Amino acid sequence: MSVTIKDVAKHCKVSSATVSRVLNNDPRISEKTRIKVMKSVKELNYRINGVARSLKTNRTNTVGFICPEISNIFFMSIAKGVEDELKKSGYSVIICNSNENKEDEKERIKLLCEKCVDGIIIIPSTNEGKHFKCLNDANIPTVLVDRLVEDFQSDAVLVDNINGSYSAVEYLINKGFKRIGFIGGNIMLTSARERYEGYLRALKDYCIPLDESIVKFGDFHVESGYAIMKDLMQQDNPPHFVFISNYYMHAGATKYLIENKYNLKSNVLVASFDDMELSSIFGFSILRVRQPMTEIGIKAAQLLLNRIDGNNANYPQIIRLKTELITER
Amino acid sequence: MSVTIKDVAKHCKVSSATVSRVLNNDPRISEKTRIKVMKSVKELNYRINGVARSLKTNRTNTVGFICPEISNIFFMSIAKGVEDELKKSGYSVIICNSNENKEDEKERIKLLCEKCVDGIIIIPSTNEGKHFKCLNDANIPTVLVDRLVEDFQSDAVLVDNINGSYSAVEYLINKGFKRIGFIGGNIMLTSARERYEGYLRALKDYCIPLDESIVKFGDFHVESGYAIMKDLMQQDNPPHFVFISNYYMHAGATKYLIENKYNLKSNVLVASFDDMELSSIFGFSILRVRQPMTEIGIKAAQLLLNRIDGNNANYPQIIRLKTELITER
DNA sequence: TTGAAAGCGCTAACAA
DNA sequence: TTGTTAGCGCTTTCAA
Repeated sequence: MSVTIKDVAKHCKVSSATVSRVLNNDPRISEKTRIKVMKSVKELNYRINGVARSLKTNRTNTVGFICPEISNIFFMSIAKGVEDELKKSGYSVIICNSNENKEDEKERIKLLCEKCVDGIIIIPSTNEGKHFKCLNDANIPTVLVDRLVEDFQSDAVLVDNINGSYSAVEYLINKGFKRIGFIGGNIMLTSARERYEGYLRALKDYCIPLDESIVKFGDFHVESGYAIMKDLMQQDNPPHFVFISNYYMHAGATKYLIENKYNLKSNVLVASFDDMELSSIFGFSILRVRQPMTEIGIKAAQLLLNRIDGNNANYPQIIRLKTELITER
Repeated sequence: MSVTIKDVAKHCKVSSATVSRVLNNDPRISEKTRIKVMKSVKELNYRINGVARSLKTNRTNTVGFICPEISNIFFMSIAKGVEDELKKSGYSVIICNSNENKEDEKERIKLLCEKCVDGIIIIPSTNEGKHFKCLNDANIPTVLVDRLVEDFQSDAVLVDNINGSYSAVEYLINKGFKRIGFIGGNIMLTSARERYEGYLRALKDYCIPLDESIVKFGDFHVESGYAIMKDLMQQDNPPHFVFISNYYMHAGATKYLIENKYNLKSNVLVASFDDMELSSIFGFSILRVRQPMTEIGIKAAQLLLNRIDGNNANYPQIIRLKTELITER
């Protein structure tokens, strides 16, 4: 069928071990042999069979990346960082969609185990982590990203959500806003919880009482942002300022406001977590908390590579990246 | 190290062949044995080693997906369809970023070949396809998506770009707009070229002379859309209507208009190719040409699976999916 | 219905 | 510096 190392060996009259050594840049091989072998490799159009190599070496140079949703620009910006960083070390990444549900997540993990990936990066879809434990049993290094889970300890790369929303809310307070509404994500997720926590702390530190009527939680999706903003605006005494916990809810909330002819420069003001490529284009939030998404992916990849290489210092290690405040104009 | 099929065999006192048969649902195995084996599998917490299996079967159940950019919502919406469809058949997908450049693309192809993927889906980064030919040599089924290339024939899934922009421009003409500007993508890409072609045909069919001063080409990116819209608007006689060739250029163009206080409901009107989740939220285009992105991915996956299964009918097969006209309100 | 054994293509220990 | 050879974990042919 296809050309094997043996064919190459025969072709240039050396042993297959020698060919293998040349292919793997083994230093103790003569220049003459190397050239001869490479010539045959070219002539026969030989390609390494990575599967056979993996079976022998117990390394696949492949990493799994599981996220709740593939067509989500936030997750994919992280994935981009991961891919970029891993490819430098010759790794490729299998991307899996957990569909925001635990069962799928479980299945994908099983699949990746069978594929013998060298490591896994997961953006968990829920706050449960029991089903991650098999990764420990299988000895597959794992890095959690964006969120932590219960019942499972591991390396993780997160952002400083608390101080992210704290600093945003603080900024707003200093601008003179006192009554700031809050649209949160699913409070089961650590990221959502932490962003709320930052909001609370800022209010507290500035002695602003919490008005629970203008604090609502949803699920990080467009529809949810829309519904909650509607809910808020239809109250007797709607807030004039709202802090929204992520990009998609921000979009949904904005949709509601535009549809209902609110003036987004005076009538209702909005700030949000996340700053995407398109956030600035539709200048409807005066303030955004930027997460370094690619950076998150890069850090996760680096941490994982480290573990794959057997460096087990400081396990479990949690990296918290700082957010950045983006103000409009 | 880890549990192998032999361990299981020993544990329940059968041969490894029998264990293998059970794991592969071979029918000619007694119920009694099956149960016994599965019990051992559970007890030993055995997991199939996919690498060894792949070496033997010459199938990896893995497909490569190469696209110009990972953090691009259009490409990733296609990837989502691909992943979804492939996972039904037990495949997983390695996602690669070609970084919109031919060299990276070439490298990724080489990598995927070495990984022995069963097939590859590519959204080409340029109009060149010479470097795809090795896929034929390696006997790896390939499906092109979104764009065709020169010097390489293969199955492909595209949308009907010509009629997509034709029908949009026609709609506008029927609405009474005569002087319609055009912002195009890189004309080397078939998708960009076809969208321009549709524009031209519509003008021609309605006897509207082409005004080249309001036709500009860029590269499908935000910045490009911004720059071109600026260029158009700074002309002596700027168009009152502009048709834009994709989502990102549309976003960039809108950015320019908003920054410069154009009224997007009366002053300058805009229509565009692509209709994304967020397109409707910022209601600044009165008309959009929706591509069925997930569908594209699904079709590409189906076509590929077909080829992987050895069905070589109608090669090369080109599937053109229809677009849909979305009007605002 | 089950088992024995060969071998997929590669790497690496050992020998020369 | 190079060759011989065992074996990674699985599937599958052939035999029983």
